[in-house]
Amino acid sequence: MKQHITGLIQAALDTLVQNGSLPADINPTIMIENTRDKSHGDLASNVAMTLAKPARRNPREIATLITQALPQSDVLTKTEIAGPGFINFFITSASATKIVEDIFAQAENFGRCTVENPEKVQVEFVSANPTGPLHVGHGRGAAYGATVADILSATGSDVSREYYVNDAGRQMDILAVSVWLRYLEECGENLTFPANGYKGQYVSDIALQVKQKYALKMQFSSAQVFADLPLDEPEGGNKEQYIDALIARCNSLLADDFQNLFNVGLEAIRDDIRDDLSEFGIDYQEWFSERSLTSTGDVDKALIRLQDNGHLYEKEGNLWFKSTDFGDDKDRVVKRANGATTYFASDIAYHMNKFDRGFDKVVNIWGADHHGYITRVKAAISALGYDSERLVVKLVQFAILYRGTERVQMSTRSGSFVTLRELRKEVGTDACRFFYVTRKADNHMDFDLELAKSQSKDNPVYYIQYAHARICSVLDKLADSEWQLDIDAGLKVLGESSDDNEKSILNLLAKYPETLKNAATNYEPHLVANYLKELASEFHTYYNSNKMLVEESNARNSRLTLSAAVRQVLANGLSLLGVDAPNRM
RNA sequence: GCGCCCAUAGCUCAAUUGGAUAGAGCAACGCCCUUCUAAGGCGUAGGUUCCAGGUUCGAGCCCUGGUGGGCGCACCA
Repeated sequence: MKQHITGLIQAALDTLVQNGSLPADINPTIMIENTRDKSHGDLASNVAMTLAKPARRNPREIATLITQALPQSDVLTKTEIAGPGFINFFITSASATKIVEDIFAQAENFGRCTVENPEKVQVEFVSANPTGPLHVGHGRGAAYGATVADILSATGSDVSREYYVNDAGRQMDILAVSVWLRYLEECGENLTFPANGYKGQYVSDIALQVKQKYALKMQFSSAQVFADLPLDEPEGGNKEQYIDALIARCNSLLADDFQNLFNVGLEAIRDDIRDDLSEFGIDYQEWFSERSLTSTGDVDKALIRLQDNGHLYEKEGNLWFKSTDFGDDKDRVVKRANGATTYFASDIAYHMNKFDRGFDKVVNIWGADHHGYITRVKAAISALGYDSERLVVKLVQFAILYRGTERVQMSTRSGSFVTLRELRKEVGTDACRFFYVTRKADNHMDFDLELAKSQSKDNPVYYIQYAHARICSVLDKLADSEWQLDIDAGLKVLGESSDDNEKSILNLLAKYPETLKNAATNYEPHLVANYLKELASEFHTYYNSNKMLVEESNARNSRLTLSAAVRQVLANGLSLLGVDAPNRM
């Protein structure tokens, strides 16, 4: 419809330029918008206003010229010039019902689109360190990332979902030591657990697995383990130095077995995260290992490439990346004097790897606390010779949990955090997925557990699902009756309808595809969530004021036709958000 | 100190990405209702869009400077 009107305006402008009413050097970008207020017609354009300056004429005057030059069209009932120079278009209701035909014809594909040369897009999200189960903070990144990926995919991108597994580094060593100490306890050793160790119950669970697999092979006496270690924090020492000493001890005592210990912990937690996300409706195409970057030589390759491009230098034995050349506020170390590469070096290699895999665009979804990292990664990408615009970083702010008005305390200390799993169990996957994406990602959000669980109109998930179930129920009843749904008759009646409620539902249905498009180009799934709320709300109003299964066939057919279309769009939208569309509730 | 993000009704949030009279839901108030699915429906009230400038036909949205809040400023991951 918009395209059609754009065409009409373009034709009008061409004639005006030809007959000299408008100068030829104007280059109009014709924008057609949905009107907010129906007294302004169905669609509106602001071309006249944007042309006012280049054409040096009053916008209302230009608007008049355009409407006069507009070719005939059978979808328009009339045009109007309003306000400062808007051209308002009134569409015949008969053409408005065409959208309903499209919905039935395309069914679950309605709103989706395919493009000829789909852009290859990678969406990397969650990527939490595998040192413990996901907590509620990760949940938002998970829901947001998955939905963005699905929406991109629905609008024609070739999407790959990826989880970057930080399976290297000190935090993982600390996990391994933590598991080992719990294992030693399990073997009967008496010991004091380090202040900086991982204290969650899951660590003990993994320790049991280690014991099952390796029996007493990794056992050493407390005396051996703790001999000549510095003091831990509670005794007046430094907990960082203490844990590092413990890691070194663990390494030297276990020798080759250290890697086995490490792997049991890593795999247990990674599998747990994978299951957790899968139960949350999120499955990845790729679990990318950080360690693999070293073993495949990608880290070295990346550094050589930076070196060749002249972006590395040595200072005090360290190898530095000159990121200040690309707007960073300080240069960054990529290789320490002891020869060990930094985490950032891995990340440079990782991004090089992403682009080398042929992705046209890479979307990283990060927690808001990582925002300081964006500049340096983009710097690295430019330095490697790629266009850093191809990397899109979306930050997700934290969600604060409430139980009614009371704030739920979240603490990662002493292992007493609220896990994503617990949250899902309490409020259900559907409510979680939906609530997490109803807000813009870069806004802080309040997540009310009570609301998410409630079965009332106040709860948007419930309200939308309820609308879907209601329609299913009515259509089931219809199937049991002597009546048949006559869609053609229904469309005809709808086309002649002057009911405001019906018109605004038709209007909303027509807006679904562009809502998706909009959500995709801006990475804003909340637009879809809000859209569904609006559609459900408009439908409930309709349902409450019109009985569906009535004797009078015109009313019956038109109402059921419209309802069936609403059901399809609700189902399509919910499925994109990873939320179930139940037939009954 | 520097950088990033945020600020809209009493509360939680929208606003078609610069469009016309800034909208929903809670809460408040006033009516109605007991149903094809019931956990409700209709309506009223509520605003200097944090402040001060600027850009233009037009600003909640863009620019500059403030105020307040969150986060970040490692050779850690």
